[in-house]
Amino acid sequence: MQKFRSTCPIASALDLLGDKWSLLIIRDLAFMGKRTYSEFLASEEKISTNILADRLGWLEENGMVSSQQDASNKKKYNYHLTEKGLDLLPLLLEIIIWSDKHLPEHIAEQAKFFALQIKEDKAGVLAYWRAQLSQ
Amino acid sequence: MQKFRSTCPIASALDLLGDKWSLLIIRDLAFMGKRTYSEFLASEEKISTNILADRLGWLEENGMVSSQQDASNKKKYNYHLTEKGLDLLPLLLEIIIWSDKHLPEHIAEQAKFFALQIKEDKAGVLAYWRAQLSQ
DNA sequence: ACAATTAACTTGCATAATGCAAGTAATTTT
DNA sequence: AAAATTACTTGCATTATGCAAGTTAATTGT
Repeated sequence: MQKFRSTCPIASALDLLGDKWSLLIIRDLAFMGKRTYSEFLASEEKISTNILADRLGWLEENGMVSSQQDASNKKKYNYHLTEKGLDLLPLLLEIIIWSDKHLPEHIAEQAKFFALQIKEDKAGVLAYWRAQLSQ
Repeated sequence: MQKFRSTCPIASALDLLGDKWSLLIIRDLAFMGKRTYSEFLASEEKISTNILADRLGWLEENGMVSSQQDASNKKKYNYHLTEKGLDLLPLLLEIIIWSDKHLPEHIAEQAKFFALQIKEDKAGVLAYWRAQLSQ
């Protein structure tokens, strides 16, 4: 029933984001330009429809994501990262650096290129994506 | 059956660490000076014994943690972060910064102080803990 | 205008992950 | 030698996730 297990910042972040899907939705919003339910659904990891609906609701309830009805198509909802969601970018970049270093045989070439850019200029990459995603 | 859902670095890291407990064990090893099963068990989040045994095995199998029998007490096993585990420190620091900023009413005072230090000198904090934990 | 399609879900049920309480086995301490 | 410690395992309950099908409202195609 309680949302948080403790007052530890790491445990608390995990209570909000520590499942197999939430950060992938954040990734899709951050780096893949995805905005809608059906776009998230089409990601290669193949999230199920009920879990996606549940996670979008959870992320919105907890202020990491916001949604608004599409202006030109009333049945579409566009999701965006809030400031709280955008502030997960540094964390995502660190994950990419870690996976690039420790799972090199496994990850995609494209990801390695991204990791290289991050290692060369983390602040620059961060600024670029923040600008991209703001507004 | 498959370990990884995709070749995405974020999805892959989540496949290894994306549960409610693994990163807390890493935290205990990194910042709390904990080394043994019963010390992890005593953490305030109250992990169950079977889950703890399972996660320690998983983290060791996947090279993030190593264990060795205690020299002076044969029934004790001391766990340590490997290089792969140590390289999660930057990620942990980013999580702390995020929680400090976005869950301020929830996290402990002590964590806020730690977050402040990280914000003032991230590289320094990182270097300090790496030195602390190496060897 | 009407039928087909799209978009965003919900529902019901199966499987897998987690949680809880108790038990075990090998030391180590008293 | 008995009691306590340490690191687990086992069995079962609960919760989370996964899968397939169905629903509702809006939109597009003819």
